Amino acid sequence: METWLKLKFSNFNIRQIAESGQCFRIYEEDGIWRVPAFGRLLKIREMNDDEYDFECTPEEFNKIWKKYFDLELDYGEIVERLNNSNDAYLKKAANFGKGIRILRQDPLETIISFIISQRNNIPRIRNTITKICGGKDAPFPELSELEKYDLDFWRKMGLGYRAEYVYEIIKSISEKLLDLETPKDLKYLDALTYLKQFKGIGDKVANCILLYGYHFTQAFPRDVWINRIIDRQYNGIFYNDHLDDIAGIAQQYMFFYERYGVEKKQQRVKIVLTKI
DNA sequence: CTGCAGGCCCTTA
DNA sequence: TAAGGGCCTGCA
Repeated sequence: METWLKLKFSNFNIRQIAESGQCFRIYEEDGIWRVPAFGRLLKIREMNDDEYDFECTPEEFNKIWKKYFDLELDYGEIVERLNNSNDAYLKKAANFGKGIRILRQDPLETIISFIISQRNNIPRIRNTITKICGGKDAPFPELSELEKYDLDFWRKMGLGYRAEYVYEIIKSISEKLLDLETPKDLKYLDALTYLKQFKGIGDKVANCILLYGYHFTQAFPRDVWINRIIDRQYNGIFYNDHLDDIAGIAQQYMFFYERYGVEKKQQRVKIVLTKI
């Protein structure tokens, strides 16, 4: 009873989206992409350029996935805007990652996931989150589940020192001390301040939460990758103010280009040498 | 065995 | 406001 909905997009590349570091659960198996989100498991088959089959009904697509993949926003225009800027690096990055979209993820899942991500590596983050969900395709637990877990549970999930952060923040959410709806009503900077009140959410994690969980596209998370780009390409100084509401999207292009673009060569050499 | 990975907190000055 | 040490854990 598989129903594949044939779709054609512009500026949509599921691999780029999956590898752009904004989510930890999308994966590919036997040529099929699996997207566990909002309690469902979407399967996606890549056909030709920009052509994809989604295993869902048109109703489900319109109701859930159109929004999740941010398909209402014209990313072609954003790439174009960056192409018209004076920033040579950003131009290259945007053209390289032009299939990326900023997912509109569930705030709760985003908060927990990005607390876990701090001082951590991607394979381990993915494994940890899979373990918390109880399987690669299993939905991320609801708050009603999460609040049952004690500190020891989070330690056993392998969170290390992040266990207390997660445990305390879930408690704060349960007690409505941290209201998941509040950031939606605030301006970007106020939402940032709001989230940073909570132990375990610093500047980088708060920006990730705002960008991926609340779609504040002006949020510009600075992680080690972005800082490395700023050091090498911008002499250590990069203001994102002029990018305004596309700063977060630009950041995504930069991150993806740094990880998978041509600049990667130097690092590859290093890895090879280490192995010899 | 050390070093380190998509930071944060806390303490100092 | 900035700088520096410590931190869980798994893996090279």
